[in-house]
Amino acid sequence: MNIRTLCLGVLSIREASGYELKKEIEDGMFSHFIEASYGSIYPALTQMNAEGLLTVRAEEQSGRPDKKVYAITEAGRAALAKGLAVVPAKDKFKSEFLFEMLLQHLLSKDHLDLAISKQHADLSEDIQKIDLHRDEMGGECKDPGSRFVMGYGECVLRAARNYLEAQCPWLNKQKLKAAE
Amino acid sequence: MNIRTLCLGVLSIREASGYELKKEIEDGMFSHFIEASYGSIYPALTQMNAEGLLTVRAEEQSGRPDKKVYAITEAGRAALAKGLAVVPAKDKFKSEFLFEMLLQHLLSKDHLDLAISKQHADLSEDIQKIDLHRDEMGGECKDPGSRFVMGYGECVLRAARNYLEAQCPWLNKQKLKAAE
DNA sequence: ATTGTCATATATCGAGCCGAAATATATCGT
DNA sequence: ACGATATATTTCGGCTCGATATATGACAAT
Repeated sequence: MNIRTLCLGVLSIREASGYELKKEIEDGMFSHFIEASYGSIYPALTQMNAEGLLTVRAEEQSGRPDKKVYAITEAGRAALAKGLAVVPAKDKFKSEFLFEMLLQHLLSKDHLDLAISKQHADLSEDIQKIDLHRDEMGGECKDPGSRFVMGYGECVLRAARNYLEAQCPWLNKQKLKAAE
Repeated sequence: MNIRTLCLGVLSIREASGYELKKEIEDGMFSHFIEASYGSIYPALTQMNAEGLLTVRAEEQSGRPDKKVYAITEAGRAALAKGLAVVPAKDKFKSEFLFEMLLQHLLSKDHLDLAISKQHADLSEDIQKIDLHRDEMGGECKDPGSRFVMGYGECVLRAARNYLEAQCPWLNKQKLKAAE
């Protein structure tokens, strides 16, 4: 699964500019399990437009540079279907935090505690983001895809945070302090 | 955190050839949170050897190509400490499975079921790998780093698998079938 | 007033890394 | 005898990241 398929996937939901696409991937529903940079998004859009998988519509805006809004074509939907037809690759999980934890005997206690509380904050932030997404969609989210992904994400993140708090009880004291 | 620091981290535990390093990263304790390819490991070793962070010892073996066993030097340990001193980057989680689940309305039921049961198998395999690592180290593993990492991994993987099984009850029937 | 920084918006490029192939050989199963 | 598997290293095209450059309006701070 490459950047092209990712862009097509987002554009199959709604048309968007490269900038909006990046924001959707960074902050939206997709953010929980994928990443992409401008350096790969913009060339992919230009290329797919040339291939007829997308159409462009330049939207003029007062002052700001023209926004190029891309929309998926029928050929684009076909390419997306093809891209989704392959068996998904195995999940990839990259954690510098766990690398440091494994080599913790080489670190100072200060650095270790800092890494742990940062990890805890990162997990909490991601959990909050999912809760926010849920709220935005209102009480009962009708899309089964979104529901499944949010449930999966929250479940995994909470398990990680619970483990951290169980292993490092001082995190809870810090948490109470922050809540004051 | 780059490949260099990763290699130094593994070599700080035991000396190894490029091939053994790859295996350790692929199958060993590190496999749960990091990846690396030959294409990055070998050049990194050559480079770090030239810089004096490592020493090489060519181990002749009957028939097989000479094994180049790398060992970390004092300068290497210093470089590792420097590499570990930076605050760890946020965890990155990349899942084509969740991408497909989010766009499930574009997929056939067959393909969806296949993706789900593959995900379930992948998770089970990773859980088993951790259990195996735990067994290899004997009853109570003395290294706190390994204990923490195995606990974290197992906890997260089990949470994911439980969620999957709760959302897709037919997985349990399949499981029972496989156990017969 | 002016300085800074944030948000919108696109493009480009070097550096890093992956994934695959090429090469070589010994062992084990069929 | 043959293919598969495991050991072991090297190389390289191609993809992606991360940083930087460019342009502008809004808004807050100094």
